[in-house]
Amino acid sequence: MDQLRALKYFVKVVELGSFTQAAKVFSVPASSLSRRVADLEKSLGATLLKRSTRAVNLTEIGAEYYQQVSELLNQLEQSNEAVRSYQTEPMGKLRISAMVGIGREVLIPLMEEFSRLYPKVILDIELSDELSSVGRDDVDIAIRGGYAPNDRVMAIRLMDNQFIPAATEQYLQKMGRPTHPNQLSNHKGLYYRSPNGRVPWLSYIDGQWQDVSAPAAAISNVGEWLIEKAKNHDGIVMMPRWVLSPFLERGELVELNFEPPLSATQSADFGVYLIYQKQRYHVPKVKAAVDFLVARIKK
Amino acid sequence: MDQLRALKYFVKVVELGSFTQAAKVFSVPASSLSRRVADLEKSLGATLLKRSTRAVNLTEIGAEYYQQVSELLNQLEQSNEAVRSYQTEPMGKLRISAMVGIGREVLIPLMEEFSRLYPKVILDIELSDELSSVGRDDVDIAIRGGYAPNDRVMAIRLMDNQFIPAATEQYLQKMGRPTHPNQLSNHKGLYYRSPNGRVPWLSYIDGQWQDVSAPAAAISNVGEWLIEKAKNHDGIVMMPRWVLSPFLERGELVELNFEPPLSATQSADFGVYLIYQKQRYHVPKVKAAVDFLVARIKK
DNA sequence: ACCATTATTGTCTTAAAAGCAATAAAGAAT
DNA sequence: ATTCTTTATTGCTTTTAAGACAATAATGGT
Repeated sequence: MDQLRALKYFVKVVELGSFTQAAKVFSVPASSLSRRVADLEKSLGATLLKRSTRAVNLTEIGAEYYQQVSELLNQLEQSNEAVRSYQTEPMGKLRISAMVGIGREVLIPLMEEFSRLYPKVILDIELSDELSSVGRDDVDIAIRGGYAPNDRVMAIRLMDNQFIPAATEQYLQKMGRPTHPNQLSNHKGLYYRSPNGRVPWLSYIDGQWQDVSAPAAAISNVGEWLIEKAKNHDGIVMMPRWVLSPFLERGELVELNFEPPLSATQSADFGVYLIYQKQRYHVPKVKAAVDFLVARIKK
Repeated sequence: MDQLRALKYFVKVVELGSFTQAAKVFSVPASSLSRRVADLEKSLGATLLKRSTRAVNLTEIGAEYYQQVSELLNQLEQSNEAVRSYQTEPMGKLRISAMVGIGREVLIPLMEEFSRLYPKVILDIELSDELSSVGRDDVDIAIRGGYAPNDRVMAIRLMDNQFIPAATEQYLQKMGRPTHPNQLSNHKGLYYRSPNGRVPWLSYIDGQWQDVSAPAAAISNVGEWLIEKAKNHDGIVMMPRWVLSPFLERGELVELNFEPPLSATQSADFGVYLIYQKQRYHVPKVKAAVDFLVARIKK
């Protein structure tokens, strides 16, 4: 029995919920799928699918098997592709997903040069603060707030992502210049909203983390607007240093220093990471992009 | 092409370094393997093996492919087995690997009862302080000092493994009763040797970790002997609390308290973990043993 | 109760892997 | 250096397994 073929059939039947639909995908009669899946079930000695003429449903064990096996098929396809594209020049579609901020400010400007270097790579860049899994087939490279979901994924720390508070000089003169987080209750906060909700202002006071957020003057996931409001003396904005630094350099905003310091997360290691599938590193287009991005961004 | 079969052939050829040897394993002519592997290479468009009449060697890309693919075959086989053994009673060989100490004191006594509960499970218990990977097919359950090597492996914290120092009352009266780690330099140490070497005596003094080991009176990986020597007033022994507690309770040894405390590791989370493959939890023998052990040991 | 859709089963055809003998190559032994 | 032996490969035949297609059975919706 060609178990691999049977597995591909099985997985497709599950995904489409129908033998006939799945059969169309493979351009073979539905009877073939029926036979192969039956073979598979026989060889495993368990029923994977509950069939009826209207719907195909997974059994409990079938669901578990599907989950494991579909992942494995994915992995295998990736390994195959890695070999197939071995020692060819970088080409084909390269999907990159990045957080909007870093995407606009850092990634897009860089990728112009990348496109000149590797003209046969067609870039498909998606900016979103939602996290799209690099595990499935959908994205080749992701740039995200840091974490490595599992051991098949590589995460390279590109840069710091420390959130710092800033405001205009004029705002501080009017409202006072806070130095301790507790003084923030008399101020106005301009809050960035991540997909996880409003980014809080935290501080480690007297041995424990406390939310020291000031009353909100505005909340948005549009960083530019918050900065605009801050420049208009409307409050204190807290965003990553690399976002604010141009404004700090031009003197349009000034950084606020607190003791104890203000933070957006309890964990110390809040960085921006480049994430990709370990096993796909040798796919030329992936390697080229990873190496390129790391060389240009990492410090 | 039956890619799965080709992969199995390929992997076996690599492992045995020979087409003929591998062919024997599958009871098919070597020509079949030759053809299947050639098919595989053709479909991938790359040479995986460098053949000569005397030896078969991997190419660079072949080595990478082998590594990924052999792992995947393993996983698939485990998934298959999980389905095959679904809803049958626990039976078959169950391999458990544990650290010698905990194995002798905790595991073996418990497994008597387990054997009565599940008579069809044949236990294969290996006690060793070397770590054997639960990832490959060799061990079903491992009990180890804590860590989860990757996301396919589950690690359940069973119990604390804090190392504490102890000695006899008589020894202390003779040699003095140390209360600060620095005083240990005038004492005698009975050291346990793990596979990583002698377990050091550490203490966090003035903001940094220091090795405060006393001069060695004896070093061994045989805990019983060290305890014997300690009971004979030969020095201070440092071992896990669960090892020493019977002696402390009988008053044969007394625990030493230091300020700052003594430790065997810089990390706070030194525990004993039960480790198994996530995807094999539903294999009855594995589930039975995991549930049994967790219920009996975990507190 | 009927209809349309869908999965399954039977039979034939086609494709692919196994089996076996023969050949070619390359390190080991003389 | 030359033979010998082992090993991978190739050609050809046999066997096995999957695809095709028509027919049947079952089931949920109308």
